[in-house]
Amino acid sequence: MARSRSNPLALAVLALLWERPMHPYEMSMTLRERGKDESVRLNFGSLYSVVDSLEKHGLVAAASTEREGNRPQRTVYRITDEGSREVVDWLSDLLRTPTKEFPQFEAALSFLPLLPPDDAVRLLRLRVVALERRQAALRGSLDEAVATGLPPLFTVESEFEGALLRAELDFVTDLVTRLGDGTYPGVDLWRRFHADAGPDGRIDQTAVEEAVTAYIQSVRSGP
Amino acid sequence: MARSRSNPLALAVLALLWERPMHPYEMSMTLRERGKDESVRLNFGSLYSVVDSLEKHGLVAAASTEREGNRPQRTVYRITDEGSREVVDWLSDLLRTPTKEFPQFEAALSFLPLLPPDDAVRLLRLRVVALERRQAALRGSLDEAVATGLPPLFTVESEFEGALLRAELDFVTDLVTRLGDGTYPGVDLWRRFHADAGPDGRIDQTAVEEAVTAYIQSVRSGP
DNA sequence: TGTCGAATGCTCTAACCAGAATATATCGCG
DNA sequence: CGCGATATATTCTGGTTAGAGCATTCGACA
Repeated sequence: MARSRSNPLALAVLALLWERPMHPYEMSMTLRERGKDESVRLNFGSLYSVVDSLEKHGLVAAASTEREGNRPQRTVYRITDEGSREVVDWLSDLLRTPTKEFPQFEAALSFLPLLPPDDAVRLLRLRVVALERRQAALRGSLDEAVATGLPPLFTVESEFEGALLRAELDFVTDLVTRLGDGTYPGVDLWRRFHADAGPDGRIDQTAVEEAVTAYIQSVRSGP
Repeated sequence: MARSRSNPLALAVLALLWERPMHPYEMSMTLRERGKDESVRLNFGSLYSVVDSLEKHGLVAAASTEREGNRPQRTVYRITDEGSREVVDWLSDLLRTPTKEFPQFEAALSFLPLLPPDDAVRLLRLRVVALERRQAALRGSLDEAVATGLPPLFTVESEFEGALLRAELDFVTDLVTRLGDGTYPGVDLWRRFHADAGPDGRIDQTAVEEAVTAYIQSVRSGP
């Protein structure tokens, strides 16, 4: 009986129906209008199945089916009492308890040493440029929202996105610098085992392991 | 024929097999040992199906099936040439191009005004405490890694996680303060429409819309 | 008046994936 | 030496989801 809470789109649906009854297509359009599709992954396929699942669990209910002109018939849903409780509960949980996320970039950094150091630096420099573009775009849309007079409270999530973006930009900028000038600890080692690679880029793994072990020895016995 | 690249676990598998042939269980253990399960979502069910899918697409191949003692038989995989190309390509893409992510907390912030302001502030304060705990834990495991002598290069992803964590902590701390003392623009409005709510917490949505519209008017005509 | 393309609204399907379930072996402990 | 706990290794299952596909209507334009 317990619903899974895995898809935040369900939260968005509940939050919208908490305001007033809607049919699914209207929900998607409202989310778009308010720019919430930037903070909640929205796609049509998921939307309809999420609504179905909420209905099955009694958190929303079909309020009416109507037909406007000769358009396809559509079902208007409303939130139930249980749904109202659930949305407050879920939202509270999300605010109170940080969730472990797995950003793609973090995964990529995990395997950074697989690439030759110079390639890695070149790619990260390109990332910096791309991040700066995104930052400009975000700032632009925030300014626009403020210009319409919408209180910033209703766009906090974008401010948050901006904060993360800035943090990433600072991090990558610093990383690129230190990888580039070799002051990041381990770059020498990294460079060495990629220099020993064959012409096809293949690396002798035994050599890598030995190099890492040697490094560790030297650090441990060091000062 | 083009593979989807949706699951970073496949990247991890390729990266491991790029080092040396392994069987799935060994992959999972290696990822754990190296702490990469903090940056790539790892679970057994997915692992086996991801490996199957990679095999189907010719990026990895069964190298042998062996049996040690009377343990269940296991299949050792190796990376193919196409797989080597794919891992470099995929990794390069991830480093170069920022991906749009949808953190749960961002979704939650999107619907913040649904909760009564005082509740929201209380919950966010609890989040600050939780974030500080996580920060301490992360710092601990980083110190530990350095203590073994492992070059920081091999744990960059955790440094990144730390940077994001710090950014979130700063953001939430600031947010809580400004929501608490009412200096965040829109809080007055928020407080007003929650004060008008019935005893069951139900809110008159028409009143909200009117209030927001009025606010917008006042801002636009204002200085 | 015919038609082209955009907008409206929903459905279908194949892949994906999380979590549970299964099965055996080994180890420590009284 | 028998018991449960832990480690090894994989398979199963069923819900979830992304993305494409379908069907209709309407406005614009020629």
